[in-house]
Amino acid sequence: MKKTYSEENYLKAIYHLGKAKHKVSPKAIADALENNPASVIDMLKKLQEKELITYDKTKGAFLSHTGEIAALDIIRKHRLWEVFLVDKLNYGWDEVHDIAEQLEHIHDDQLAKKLDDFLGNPAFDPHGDPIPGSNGKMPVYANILLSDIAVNQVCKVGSVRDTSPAFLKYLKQLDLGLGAKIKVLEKQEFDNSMVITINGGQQKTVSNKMTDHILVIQE
Amino acid sequence: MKKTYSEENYLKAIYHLGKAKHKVSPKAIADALENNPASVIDMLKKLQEKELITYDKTKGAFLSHTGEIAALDIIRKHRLWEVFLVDKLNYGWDEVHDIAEQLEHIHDDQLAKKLDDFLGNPAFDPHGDPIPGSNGKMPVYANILLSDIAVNQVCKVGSVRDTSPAFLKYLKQLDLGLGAKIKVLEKQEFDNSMVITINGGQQKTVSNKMTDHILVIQE
DNA sequence: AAATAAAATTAGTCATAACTAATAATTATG
DNA sequence: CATAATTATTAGTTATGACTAATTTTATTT
Repeated sequence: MKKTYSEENYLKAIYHLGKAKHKVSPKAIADALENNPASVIDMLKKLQEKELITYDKTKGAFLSHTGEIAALDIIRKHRLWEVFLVDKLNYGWDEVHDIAEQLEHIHDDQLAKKLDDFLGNPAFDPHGDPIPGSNGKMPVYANILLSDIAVNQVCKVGSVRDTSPAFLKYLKQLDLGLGAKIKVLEKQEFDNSMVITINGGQQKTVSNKMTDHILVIQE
Repeated sequence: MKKTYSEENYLKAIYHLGKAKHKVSPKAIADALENNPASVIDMLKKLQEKELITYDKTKGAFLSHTGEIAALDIIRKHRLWEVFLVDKLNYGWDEVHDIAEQLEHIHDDQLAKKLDDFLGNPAFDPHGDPIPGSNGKMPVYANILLSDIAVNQVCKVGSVRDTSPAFLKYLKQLDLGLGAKIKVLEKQEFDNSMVITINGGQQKTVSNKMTDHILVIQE
């Protein structure tokens, strides 16, 4: 059963929202896709008819088994293309999201595998997110939010939970790349902002909005 | 001015038909795109409003300057992606057309140049067709049809004028690849079929339909 | 619990790009 | 040259996937 460009984007959004443990409501999907809740309802009906999701007013949307396989396949292709763009074409990691967003929809039975092999079967994309395997399973790595790290603890950046250019640009400005070592010096109770050092550099203050979007591995 | 997937396909088809010196009629375009003449007329109106083409009932469609630049840009991307698929991902030259047909529509300002550099600035795609430059100009090479080669002349395959899987499969079967040396032994006046040898191998008889789709360089 | 706010839903519209069927214009052929 | 065949064109329809506006349902406050 072939899926349209649009259907694939919905499946991907539902997967990501579901994983973030949000209730996958029409509003949430509309926000993620930057469109209208009315449009979302229409599409949820279509996806349900195709048995790619189940949708219940109170519980929200859930991917069916077939739906999850399809979502992971798209995410796999997205992340493989990101690796290609950064490793082979020398794009910056903050530039590749929109292009991968287009490339992920290229359909061909052999493409993902051939690309995967060409890239040396990478485990992570340039943002540190794990690349689902050809078996349709997402590998799991224990990551916790930077905002949950206690004062005086040290950790390193494992991945980021946002791909907006504004966010990535800010990361670059802070020199906060993948693997950067972070020490938490202070935590403000009022707004949860943090004072940290990055790779032993100057002290920087970062907001809770920031630290909620960075996943780290504890030392 | 951004173009839709569909508009790009029409521009490409109009370019190719125009180059083949056919009258670029709605019927011809409909045949090339495997759709309906009525649909073509609708689109020709849209393209004319956007000043990408001119269309005249008796003379047919012609690309405007902007239209030709756009067409060559798509063809450039198509052919670069074909090189990528064959050289880097180890696809066969007969397998890449449909994938490149999708990849050519990826939009990004830097992509074609970065891909071009990564591939080592190739001059030809895997079918032997020249790759337009970033200046929007198509390089010209003197090629003539195999059907125009005289008896006892020798030539080599420069490129092919058909990308259908059936045609490419037949070429493979004949071991008739790019650069293959062809000697014309006989020419049948009745149906223009030819008896040839390929790379000094066995004698083969090929139809005029075949020899009209193979461009060769004379020795 | 009533009032208010937010979210979900329905109904109707629009743009894109295809289609079919009917008609007009052209080109070919007897 | 008249008729047949082929093309071009118009009109009307369909599917996809978005939209707005109005309404209903659910949540949150006071």
